Amino acid sequence: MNQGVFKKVYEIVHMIPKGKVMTYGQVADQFKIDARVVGWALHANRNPKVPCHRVVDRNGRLAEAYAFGGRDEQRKRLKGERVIFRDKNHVNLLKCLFRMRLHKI
DNA sequence: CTTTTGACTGAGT
DNA sequence: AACTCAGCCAAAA
Repeated sequence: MNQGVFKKVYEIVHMIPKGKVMTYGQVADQFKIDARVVGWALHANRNPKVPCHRVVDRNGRLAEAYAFGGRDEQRKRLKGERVIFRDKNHVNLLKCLFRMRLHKI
């Protein structure tokens, strides 16, 4: 029944729509786990079909240690999805934050 | 087998 | 306002 937490994180991240982002805390809250675990999961993730570039910190800041070419690659992908940027490294959470309805679908 | 180490966040000092 | 601390999973060495 209970799979690894990392796997669940990947599933949540995978359902973030194009042009939207979620924070680590939000994803973590879906499972009542720590935000750090989300970060660990994404760091460990090497699966290209998981849109990990759509996960940012609570300030909208991009990950410094983004695993696929750094935050520059992350920013590039987000811009390609029409995500609004506040600064070079911060997305506009008010416009692009994805609010998930419930724990599971 | 044990230890280390990472993409975070909110509360307390 | 800046800093510390606690929370807690999985893979690699």
